[in-house]
Amino acid sequence: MSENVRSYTDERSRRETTESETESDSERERVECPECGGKLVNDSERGETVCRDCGLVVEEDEIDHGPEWRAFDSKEKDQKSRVGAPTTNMMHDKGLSTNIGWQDKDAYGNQLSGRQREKMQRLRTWNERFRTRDSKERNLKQALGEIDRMASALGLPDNVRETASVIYRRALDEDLLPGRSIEGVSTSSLYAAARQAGTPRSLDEIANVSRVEKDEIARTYRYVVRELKLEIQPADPESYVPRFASDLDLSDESERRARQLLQTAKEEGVHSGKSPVGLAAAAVYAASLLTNEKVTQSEVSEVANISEVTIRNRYHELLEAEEQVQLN
DNA sequence: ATGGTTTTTACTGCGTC
DNA sequence: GACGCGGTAAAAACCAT
Repeated sequence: MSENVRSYTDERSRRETTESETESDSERERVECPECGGKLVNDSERGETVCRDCGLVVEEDEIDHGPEWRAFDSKEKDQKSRVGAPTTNMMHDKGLSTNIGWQDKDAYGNQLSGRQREKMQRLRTWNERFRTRDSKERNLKQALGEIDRMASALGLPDNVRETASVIYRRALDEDLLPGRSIEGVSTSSLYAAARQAGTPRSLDEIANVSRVEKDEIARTYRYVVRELKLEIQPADPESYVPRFASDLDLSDESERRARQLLQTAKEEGVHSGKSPVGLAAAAVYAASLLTNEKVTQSEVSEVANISEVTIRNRYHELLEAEEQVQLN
């Protein structure tokens, strides 16, 4: 097994453990700065743990500590919930709402008069109406919480969350939910929103913070896009560049070169059919060569989640395209 | 389902520090 | 000898049909 692959999987499992840790709410007990031994301060607003003395950022991109009411399964729910009657998950509203019996009998078991029967029927109808409206509200609430959680885990700005919520609402209104999970649809909404906003996240990144499998996200995403007739162009490779560049601590100059490479590639039409992420990664790598700020292929492949081979193939093409343009 | 294309995986060889 | 890089064949994933 190659070195690259091993560190790849290490990275993966590391991420998973931190996530589950946060979910089970167990706080990391790290109080001393590894650099200077100073005291660590948790800046939850920016999602960082910072050393007060030397300013070292120990941990970034923490998953935000969402509202307390979020619970993923019944076990967790029992632990977190503090109030209310015992509930059942069998009903959409956990059996907490009022139900009006169907037997047309009063509390003593006597038949109701015709007039009373009619009245009860009307009440049943209305009660049902409010109840389903209620269930949509709940549904929405949960979905929005989910969207918020994932968005902050991915460092996506507010406007993306807004868009995601709008998409989700539409999906809900058009009855796209039945047969699909709330998580799946909210994840897809977020994915779509991120792409629409020009700050795309790859399917893998999304899948990492979501509770549903990649396949399902992709499937649901396609479905939602089709049904809502969302118009989403393939992601622009350039939109990945800033993130990769900053992850690798590259200069603005390199970032500019990377952009430029991608643009000439676009003009030359080299890019069609290739994965945008791969292109972006290759451009960043090539740019780092051109500006002598060398980063290794494996470093780029790490932050971009793209294989080194792909980076190699793409960056040759990019440089070739660049040369062609130079000659003309 | 199928076939064509792209990406990944796994492995090998070469040069350099 | 480990590391970065290049290349290749075969498998896997992806996409349109």
